[in-house]
Amino acid sequence: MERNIRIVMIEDDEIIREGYSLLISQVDGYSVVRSYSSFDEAVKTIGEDSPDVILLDIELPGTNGIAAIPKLKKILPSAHILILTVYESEKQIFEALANGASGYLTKNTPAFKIIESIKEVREGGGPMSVNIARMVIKSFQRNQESPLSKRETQILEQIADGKSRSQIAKELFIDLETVRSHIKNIYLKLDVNSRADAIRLAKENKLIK
Amino acid sequence: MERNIRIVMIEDDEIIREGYSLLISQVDGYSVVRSYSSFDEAVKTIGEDSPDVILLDIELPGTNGIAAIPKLKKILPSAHILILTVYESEKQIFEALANGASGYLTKNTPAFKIIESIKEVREGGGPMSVNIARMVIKSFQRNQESPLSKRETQILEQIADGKSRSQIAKELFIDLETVRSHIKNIYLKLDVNSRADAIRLAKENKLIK
DNA sequence: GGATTAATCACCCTATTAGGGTGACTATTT
DNA sequence: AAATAGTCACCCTAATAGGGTGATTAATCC
Repeated sequence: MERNIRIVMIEDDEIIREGYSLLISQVDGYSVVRSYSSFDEAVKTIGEDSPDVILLDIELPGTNGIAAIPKLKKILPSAHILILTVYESEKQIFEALANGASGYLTKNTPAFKIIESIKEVREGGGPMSVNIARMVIKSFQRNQESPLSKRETQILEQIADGKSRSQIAKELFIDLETVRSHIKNIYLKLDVNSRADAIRLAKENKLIK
Repeated sequence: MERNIRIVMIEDDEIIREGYSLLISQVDGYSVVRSYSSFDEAVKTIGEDSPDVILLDIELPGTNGIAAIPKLKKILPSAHILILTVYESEKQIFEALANGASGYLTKNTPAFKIIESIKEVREGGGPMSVNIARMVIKSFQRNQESPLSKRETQILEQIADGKSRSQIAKELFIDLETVRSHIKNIYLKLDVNSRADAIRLAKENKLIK
């Protein structure tokens, strides 16, 4: 017989904590082995809990959930961290994922979906709430109405890769002066006068990756 | 009464095309108004079909699905494009999303999931197959075992933003020489000797965003 | 068919920059 | 005691970035 999936919750709202714990533990194959009201409390003993999946809230007293992710990963490298939160700010989502979260669920997620997500994450999936998935996909999309031509976009991308004019010239088999000319036009169109400003503006407006 | 969701399929395999069309059309509220075996064929009349959602294959004769996305978006800016393919290469996924796809499903997706995804995409979601979601999330995650210190990572990120040493020094309230010293150490650790190489290597190994 | 845009190249200029070398001091962590 | 992180100092020179002000060709647009 397979052993139960061990789950630990870190969530400061007692009602939510108890509610989800109860619901999850009722499902065959899933046990909430322990729950904590903060990361600072969890850090002491979570190692002994040896969880497979950690359900983590973001808005926590003391160390917040995002900062907690890398620390948890250090203690339990193989545990999957599932964010379970009401927050939907883009910045927080991407920070959480960058820090090593394996999924991101918002709190309106019904219990059965959470169970499904725990299963999914253990099987190598990356569960996300629909609204989160939309933001994640949007973050990949480039602006369709760029003021820059293809060549200009290409050159600006190389600049963002830290390449010098002469390097770019070599790689594109064009003259150094042509590269300069393109860069001047890029600066004109973006109304900037330095590499740093051009890159910042282009990234803000998703003109380049 | 609400009108049906209008769906167009572009898919070269006739069996799959007919199969999905039939299945989807049986569901209340969903009509496959037309299907094409290639983009080059679709481009002539798809404007008249006024689809809400386009189910798009990647491996197509002639113009491939990825290249087709921006062209479709131009003809039908408000249509949602859902990729439906067997391909799972990272490069293709990210290119498809960057080009404007609203979701990415692999072909082992059961019919009811496809229906669900069509609904989801119309409601502003970003449906993805579990394996795709995993790759997308993984793409955000940074390397936990970077050889670089926090300060070095921070400075390398600024270099990747196109900033000069003196700009970085100002922003971090440290001396220009200190910035130089950090950069030298970064180059030493990464075994490179230029900004471009450092950025490339750091991005390849996900040391920076 | 005249105008705009894209892409290419040319030559003027100067302050700043990047990268290499070598070394030192302090604080923290191991 | 040794290694790492973070700070600063001064040597050096070739290359770089950014500002002007042009031109030519081809394609695309109305």
